[in-house]
Amino acid sequence: MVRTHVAKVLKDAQPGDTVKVGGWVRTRRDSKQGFSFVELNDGSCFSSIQVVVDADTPGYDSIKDVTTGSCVSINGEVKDSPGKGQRVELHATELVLHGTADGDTYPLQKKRHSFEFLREIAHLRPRTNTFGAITRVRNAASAAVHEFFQDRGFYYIQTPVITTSDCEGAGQMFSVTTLNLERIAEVQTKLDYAQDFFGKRAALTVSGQLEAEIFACGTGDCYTFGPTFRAENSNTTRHLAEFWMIEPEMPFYELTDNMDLAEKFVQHVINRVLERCAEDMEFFNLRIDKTVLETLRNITENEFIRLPYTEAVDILQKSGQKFEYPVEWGHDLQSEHERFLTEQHFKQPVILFDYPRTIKPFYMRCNDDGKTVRAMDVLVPRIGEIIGGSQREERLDVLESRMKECGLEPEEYWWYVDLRRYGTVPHSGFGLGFERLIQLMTGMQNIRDCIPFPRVPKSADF
RNA sequence: UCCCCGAUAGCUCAAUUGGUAGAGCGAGCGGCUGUUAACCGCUAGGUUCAUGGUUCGAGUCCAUGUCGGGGAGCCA
Repeated sequence: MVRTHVAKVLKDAQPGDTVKVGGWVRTRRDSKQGFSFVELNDGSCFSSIQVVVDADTPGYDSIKDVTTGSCVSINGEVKDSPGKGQRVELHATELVLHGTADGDTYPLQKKRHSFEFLREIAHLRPRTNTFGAITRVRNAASAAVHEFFQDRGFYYIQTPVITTSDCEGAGQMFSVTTLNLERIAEVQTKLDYAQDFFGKRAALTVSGQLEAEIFACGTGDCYTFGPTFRAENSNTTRHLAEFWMIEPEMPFYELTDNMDLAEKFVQHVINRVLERCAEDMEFFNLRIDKTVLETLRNITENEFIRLPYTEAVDILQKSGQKFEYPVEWGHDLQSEHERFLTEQHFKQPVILFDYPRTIKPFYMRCNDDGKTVRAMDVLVPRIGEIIGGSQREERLDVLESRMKECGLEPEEYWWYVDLRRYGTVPHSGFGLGFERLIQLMTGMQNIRDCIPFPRVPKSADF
């Protein structure tokens, strides 16, 4: 008999149904009247199921070892629960103890643990309320991402994880090599990448954008959703060395179309998660961040503010706020400035656009004013920048001169330049950090708790 | 990488101007109970992050390192 997910039992099962469930014990409470309550969680939903095991039930002889963290499966009959706190409960007809968890050494206790501690036992943290809920939110959000784009006829493009293009200066890259570095270090001072696996220097991707543009300019609307790597020495609650990024790329989209899509996209994913993870979201709102549901409703029910960079500078300069860093046209906005705009001034998501060309990469489309480019950043309360995007420069001559201005050789990006040489098209796209979206939706403070296996400087355990 | 803070029992934290290292929770045992973060009693549990220094004496003061947290920069 195949086990039934606890989620299904709690939702659909009727008194009299016989089912088999399996999972990990959260707590056990014994009654001297000859039976025990076993709180069983299988990760299929936030709630555990209460199992009543009578002393004469086959398997009851092992009840002493049915401790927090142990794994059991139970055959039983669904009954209305006379106690408070659950609609139905399961009365066991057979209990099988698959794996014990010695209470002296099992690290998870029936109490709150700090997230710092749980990070040290990342192999066990999926068994906690919080990480079970995060897992389900991440899953529902992933599905919603694909849903959103598939419904609009976008193609899911798998861009390469290993790349040899020294891409766009989006950050330090992790090298990929098969050279025997320890051996080489003994005999020579320089590496000869011609001898390496790919015959040239290779690295993990920092972005799938340029490759996505290839498909946008060939088969049309597309998106990527995959891991991205940045070897930056960033030690913050919003950065990971390995994170998942969603990057749509669309031909015939101008910057305003790009903004429309970004706004609808964020709202769609949030709405789906609110629908499908209602119980988990209640938990986050109760235990993690008491404002998270309100924040999310604010995002889904209001249009995002659209504000040119130049006007943002004006607002900030006239705000009367004391900022640690001065606001000056031509400089990128600091975190404190972005947070002021989205958290205090507008109190809702803000899309900033038309940034100075000097602070943005080569591929962004130049405006006629000669000073700004068609870039956009989506800022949300608490997290700050969650999306960065732009209309891409589609004019061959402008792109080439911009590349030189940025110190890049157009020849090295010959295939990217070719897209403008042959059948060029106005197009746009953006990148969204998936973990930052998870952070926004769950209210979790630290992005390291929003990915199953976080990689940050000095830490890649598990 | 820079600034600030921290590291003491399995976990979360105390420990007075430097003077015998404690509590709550958890665990084990017992009691009670259709219980549900149960409750009551007892018991066990420590190289105070590492190395060096100051001192009669260091958890406490100093130096360096490691790791962790918060903030900044870089960005998504």
